[in-house]
Amino acid sequence: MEKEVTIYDIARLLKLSPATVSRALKDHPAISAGTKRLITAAAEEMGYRSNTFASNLRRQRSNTIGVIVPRLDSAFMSTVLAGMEKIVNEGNYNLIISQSLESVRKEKANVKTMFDSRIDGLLVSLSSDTDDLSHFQPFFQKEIPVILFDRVLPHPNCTSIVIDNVRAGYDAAVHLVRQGRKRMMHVSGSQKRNVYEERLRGFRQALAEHGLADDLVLVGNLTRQDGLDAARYIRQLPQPPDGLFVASDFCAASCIGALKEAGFAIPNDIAVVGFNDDPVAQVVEPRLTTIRYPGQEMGEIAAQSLISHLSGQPPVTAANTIVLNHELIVRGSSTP
Amino acid sequence: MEKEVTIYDIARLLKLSPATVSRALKDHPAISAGTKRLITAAAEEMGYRSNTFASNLRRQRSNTIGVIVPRLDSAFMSTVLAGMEKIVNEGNYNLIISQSLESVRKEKANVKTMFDSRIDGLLVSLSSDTDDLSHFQPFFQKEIPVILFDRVLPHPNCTSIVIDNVRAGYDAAVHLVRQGRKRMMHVSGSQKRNVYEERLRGFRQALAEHGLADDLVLVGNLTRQDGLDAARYIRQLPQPPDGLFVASDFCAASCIGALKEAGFAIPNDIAVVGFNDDPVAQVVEPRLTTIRYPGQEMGEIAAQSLISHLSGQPPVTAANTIVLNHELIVRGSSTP
DNA sequence: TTGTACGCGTTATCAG
DNA sequence: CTGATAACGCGTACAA
Repeated sequence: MEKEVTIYDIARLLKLSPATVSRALKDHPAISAGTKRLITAAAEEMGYRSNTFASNLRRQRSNTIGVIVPRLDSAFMSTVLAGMEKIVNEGNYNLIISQSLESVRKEKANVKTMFDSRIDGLLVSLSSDTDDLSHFQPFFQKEIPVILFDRVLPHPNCTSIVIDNVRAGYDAAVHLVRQGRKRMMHVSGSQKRNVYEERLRGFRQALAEHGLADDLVLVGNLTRQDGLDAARYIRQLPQPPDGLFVASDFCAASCIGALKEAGFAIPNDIAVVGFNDDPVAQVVEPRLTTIRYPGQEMGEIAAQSLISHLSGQPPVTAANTIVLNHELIVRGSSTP
Repeated sequence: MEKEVTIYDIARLLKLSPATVSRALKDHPAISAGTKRLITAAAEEMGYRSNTFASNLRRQRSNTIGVIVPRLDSAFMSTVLAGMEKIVNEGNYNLIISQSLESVRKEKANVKTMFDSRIDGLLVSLSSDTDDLSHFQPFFQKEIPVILFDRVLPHPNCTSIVIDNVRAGYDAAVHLVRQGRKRMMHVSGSQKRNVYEERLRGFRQALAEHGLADDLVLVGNLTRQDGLDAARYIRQLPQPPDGLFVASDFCAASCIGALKEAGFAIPNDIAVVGFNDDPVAQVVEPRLTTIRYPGQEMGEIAAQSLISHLSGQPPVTAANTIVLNHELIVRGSSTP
C-alpha cells in the first residue's frame, strides 16, 4: 500500500500551510483565486483524496444516511430505495442500507448498528411485528432525526411519510360497491401495521356506509401462497363474495389465477381490486384494478425532508406527517 | 448535544489507562477477566459507544462495502441485494449502495464517491453502456478488491460471479427446438453486456447445430414497451416465428399479452421462453417457461468472497470467475 | 497485566 | 488573505 497524499504533503510542496490547503480544497471564500487554482492543481497532480475518516472525526458527522426496510427484495421497496438513492446522491450523502426481514429482533440490531456507525439520520419502514419505537430512543436522545415511511407508528420525535390508507381502503371498497357488488371480502396483512389495519378500517367504513356486511376478512402475510389459500377458502364458501379487495397486488394476482382455475369468472363473478400498482398488475389477466401509490416519490420526499432537516431547519414540528396522494387505477379485473 | 463518552472518561472513572480500556473493550487477551468485566460494565453504565470515525482513522479501514448496481428498482437486483445484505450484516460490515441508472457517466461518479468514502471493497454490476474498467483503476492501484457480478467484463484484477449465459441461451433454444419449433426469434438487450451478448451467442449456436436460421433478432432495452414492440413486429412478418426467446421475463410477459391480443395462440402458434424467473413468470398466462438463476445466492457468494478476501486470503488469482448454475423451468408458455 | 505517549488527517479558532 | 496550533477519539509500539 503506497502512502496516501495528505494536505501536509501539498502544503509542503507549495510552501503553504495545511490550513490554507484545507480551506482551498473546500472552496473557502477567504482564499485567493490564485492560490486555490494552485492548490487544486497540485492536489490533482499528486493524486490527493480527502480522508473522510479524519474529516468525520473532526466534524462529528458522517454525511451518511441509514435506511432500514422490512425486505430488500420487494418491488415496492426497491422503487422507494431508488428514489432515496437519487436524492441522497445529489445531496452528497451516502446511503447505508439494511433489512429487518420483518423481525423486530433484527430491526433492533440494525438500529443499533446504524447508531454505532454514527449516521446523520435514519429512514425506516417498520417490520411487521414492531410494537413500539423504544429501540430508537438513542436516536431521539441525541436528536438524530428519524423519519418513518409507509409502515409507521405515531411518535412525537418522528416525521412520517405515508398515504391515507384508510381513504385508500375506502376508495377500493366504494369502487366495488359502484360496480354493483354486494358481498365483499378483504385479504389483509399484519394488523399491527398501520398500512393494513387502516386499509381494512377504510374498507369497513365504506361497507358500513352502504349497509353491507363486512364479515369476510382474511389476515395473512399477503404472499403468493396466501393468494392461493384465499382462493381455496372462497371456493368452499356456500355464498362466495362478488367483490374482493386484496391489500397487495402480487397476492391478488396469484389469487385471481387460482380463482379462474376454480371456475370463477373475473370480474363477472368476482371483481378484484389490488394495491400498489406492482408490475404484475399489468400482466395478470384481466389486468388488475389497483391503488397506485408513488414509491419513488415517497423515497424522494423522505430523503429530501431528512436532508433539509440536516442542513439547518430547526425541528419542523409543524409537519409531523406528510401524506402523499394515492390513485385508484381501474382496469379489467373490476369492470366488464 | 450532550457529550459523548470516550474511553478516557471510562479510564478516569476506573482509575485505569485509556489503553487498558481500549483493549478490554476489544476483548484483548492480555487483559484480566476482572478488569474486563469492570470496564464493560462501566461502559454500559455510562452509555459509551465506540467512535467509528476515530477507529477508522486509526485502522485505515471502514468495515464498509460498496455496491453499485444499474438499477435499484429491479426485481432481480433486489434479490441480489437481499443476499448481499444478509452476508455483509453477519460479517459485521456495512453496505453502502448506489445506482448507475445504466449510465457510465453516473457509474464513474459512483465509483469515485465510493473510492473517496474509503470502502474496504466494491461489488459491481456494470451499467449497460460501460465499455471498460478504466474508472476502477484507483481501486486496482490501491489493491482494494473489486468483485463484478452478473454484468461483468473480464479483468485480471477482478473476480467475477456469473452464470453461463451462453449455455443458458443454448438451453433455451434447444428447448424450443425440442418442442418442434423451426423458426426462432430472440429479443435481447445491449450487446455491450456479456449477459445479453452471450445469451444471443448460445441461442445462435444451438440453432446452427440444428440447421435452423437465426436471422430474427431484436435488440432493445427489454422493457415493457420493447415487449409490445416485438409483438407488433411479429404481427407484421409474412412468416412469423413459432419459437420466441426473450432475455427478460417482464419483457416476455408483456410481449405475450400483446401477441395474444393480436390473435396468436401461446404456445401453439408461438412457444415462448423468458429469463430470470421473475415473479411475473408465474402470473402471466400461460405461465412462463424461463431460465431461473439464483439472485439471492449470487449476492451471497459475491459478498462472501469479498469478505473472505478482506479477512486474510491473499489475492485468490486461482478462482477468477465463479460460475453459478442456472436451470430451465418449463411451464405452459412453451409446452402444450 | 497495565500504562505512556504518539500519530492517524482534518478542521476550527485565533492571531497576524 | 494566510499561518500556527489545538483538538477530534482511538489503537498500538514500547516501557514498566
